[in-house]
Amino acid sequence: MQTDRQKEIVEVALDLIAKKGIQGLTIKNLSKKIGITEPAIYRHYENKIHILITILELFKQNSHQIFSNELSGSSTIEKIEYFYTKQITIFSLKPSLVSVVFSEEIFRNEPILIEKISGIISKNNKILIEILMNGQKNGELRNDVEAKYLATILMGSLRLCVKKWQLSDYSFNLIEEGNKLLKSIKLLIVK
Amino acid sequence: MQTDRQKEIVEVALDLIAKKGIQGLTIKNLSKKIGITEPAIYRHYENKIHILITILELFKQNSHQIFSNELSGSSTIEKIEYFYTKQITIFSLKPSLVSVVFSEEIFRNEPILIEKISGIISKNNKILIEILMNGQKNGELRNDVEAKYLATILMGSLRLCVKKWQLSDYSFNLIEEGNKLLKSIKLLIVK
Amino acid sequence: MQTDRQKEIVEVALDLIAKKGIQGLTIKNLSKKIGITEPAIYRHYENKIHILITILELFKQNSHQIFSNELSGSSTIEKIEYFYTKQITIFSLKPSLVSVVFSEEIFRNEPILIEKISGIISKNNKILIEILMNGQKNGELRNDVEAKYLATILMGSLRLCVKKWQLSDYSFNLIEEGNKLLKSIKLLIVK
Amino acid sequence: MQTDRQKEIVEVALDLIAKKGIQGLTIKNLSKKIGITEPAIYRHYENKIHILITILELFKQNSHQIFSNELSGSSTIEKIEYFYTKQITIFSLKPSLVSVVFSEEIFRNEPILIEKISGIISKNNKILIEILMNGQKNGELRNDVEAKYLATILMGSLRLCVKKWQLSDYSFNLIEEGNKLLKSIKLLIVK
DNA sequence: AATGAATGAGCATTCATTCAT
DNA sequence: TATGAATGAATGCTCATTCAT
Repeated sequence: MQTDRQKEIVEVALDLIAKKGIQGLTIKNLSKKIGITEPAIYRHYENKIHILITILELFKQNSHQIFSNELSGSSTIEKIEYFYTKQITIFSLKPSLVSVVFSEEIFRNEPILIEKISGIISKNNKILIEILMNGQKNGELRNDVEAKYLATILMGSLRLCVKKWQLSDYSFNLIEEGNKLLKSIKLLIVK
Repeated sequence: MQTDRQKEIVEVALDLIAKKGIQGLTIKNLSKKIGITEPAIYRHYENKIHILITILELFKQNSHQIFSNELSGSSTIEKIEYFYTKQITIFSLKPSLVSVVFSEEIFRNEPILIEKISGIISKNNKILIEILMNGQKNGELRNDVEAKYLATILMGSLRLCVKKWQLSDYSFNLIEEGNKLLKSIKLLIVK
Repeated sequence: MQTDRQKEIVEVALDLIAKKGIQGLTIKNLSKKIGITEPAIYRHYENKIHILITILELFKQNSHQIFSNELSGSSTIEKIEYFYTKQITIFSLKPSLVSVVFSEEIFRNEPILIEKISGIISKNNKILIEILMNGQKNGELRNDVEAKYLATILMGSLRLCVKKWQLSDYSFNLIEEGNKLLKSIKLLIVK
Repeated sequence: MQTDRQKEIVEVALDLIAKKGIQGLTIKNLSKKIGITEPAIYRHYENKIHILITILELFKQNSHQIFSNELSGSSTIEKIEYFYTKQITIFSLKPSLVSVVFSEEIFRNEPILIEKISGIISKNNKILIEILMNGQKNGELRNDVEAKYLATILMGSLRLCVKKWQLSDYSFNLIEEGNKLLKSIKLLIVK
């Protein structure tokens, strides 16, 4: 569905955002890094916003994958573990995603982008809450705390952990720290 | 230390960032909103970066205030409560701060800004950890979880809660939700 | 002489000019509307100018037809009537021609186009003058007014009438109005 | 109301349009010819469209002046003479106006410009018709021809005369020819 | 303390056209 | 007969900043 060039453009765009922030994503930078001229970009994407939309789409698919049903038979704890380790692995492999996925600020300019990212985030939130409620119902998780807030705690911790990693210039091992954080959270939320 | 005009500039800058994101903070927008000409801005701040530095300084003072010693005699739980409610109150009163305080992405362009914000965040983190460790030592908090991770959980949850509020276009009552979240967290971390 | 594709290109080009003005005639718009790619246009026309030349050629043939000799036996008045009604009918059927035929401004960029259109206009003018002089000689038309100015009056009125029609977004019946104008002019110029 | 620089910009814009057509009016050409940089233009006009709007405004004032009441006591014929000679003198002095005033095609891109020019033209038309009707009422002009068509004839002839002058590269004396045309028209329309 | 005028660098985007396939 | 990929040149416009007044 995506041509090689399109994939390359998105790839390089992610890289630029990761390295210089959203202000670093210019058509000029993009084309220079790819080795083509600026107008050539427009053969592959209608405009800059469509590149960002594609990035968000990528993120959406990523999220869906994380919340996929392949774990339908697993316990809630297993699901949470999967959710955590999966995300941490993705960021570990592709640090450039951090800037995009946990920095909604980036998409503030275009209403179409704001809407898209809001949708993704709220949907992910809903799925996570459902998983947690299920865990509470079947006695895996403590139920003196509303699932809604458990979700905020889970997701918020993960986000901050990854963000700190980015701000530290990736100076610590994210997978290691992420696992330790996960372990801590598990201790807090299991019954 | 700051003139009235300087305060006004920072105020309006915060507002612009809140409303249109960092890309909305231009000297033109700034001066137009204040009602002076663009060069006039430079009478009060050397350049745009110094405006952002002042904003970060403001944030820093805010943080210090939050972690102030005025609570030196209080219990850990009281300190955490103070920390949470204080921040939530601040954002509630001045939503424009959210974009700035929890969107480090904004300061990505200038190394000097990155350094500054990293410093603030890591210092805040250290203070929070210290408070939490103290709570563990004197038996107020559970100590099967490293204070470091408790800090990430506390701070991360707060951040995400506020961020969701912002993304929802401030559509729910932040103070109410923040208090519920705080209550949930307390349940999780007290011994 | 012209392939089907060439005819289609000219047709669509006329349509684009009519709808969006000369600035709407771009190779991209052209190819999109036809349903081929941009380079494909160049299989059929050497370049954009040659498309415009073809359009002018079309206009030229149109004019010749209008001033054709098929009316060689007719009276001057009949010739003028034919000239008027013919043109008005053409525009009525193909409004897109108005922008092209009465908007020499369009061809201002290329000297080759300016020359071509100047030639056409001055030739048409000569023929019209000849017809009018003939009418004066044989007593059909008043001869207290130089044929040259009669020609300007005839042609100028027609142009403005059609132009008004276009500017009004084709909101009145051109044929009707054109006929009334013709009637008025006849009253003025016959002896 | 207009600064010197603004006047200069409009002046040069008119010149550019006259010499190279509307496509010659670019911010780059404009600034180069004035001797400032491109962004400097934007200190004086919000954008390109506003320059064109100013040109149309100029044209509008010009027209109003032509149809001014200073001739309120004059005969219809005198008014028409004034109208003709005035316009011809203006174009004679400032040939660059021709491209703008009689080439509505130029403004086809922006709806705001189309509307403006349509308004000007139709208003001028109304005033002219009124003058002519008056002349018919008081017996100065023949009244076997509707004033509406007399207006088209008058205005259309003038337009074409001026247009021919422009297309001929200003090779004949416009004032002389214009006067002869006027004389011819007077012969046709007086009672 | 402020303004009017300007600038160099940059931006996203469009244009007619070319070339290998 | 067409396409996919690309290009050089241009376009309107914005940005942070400067400077003389």
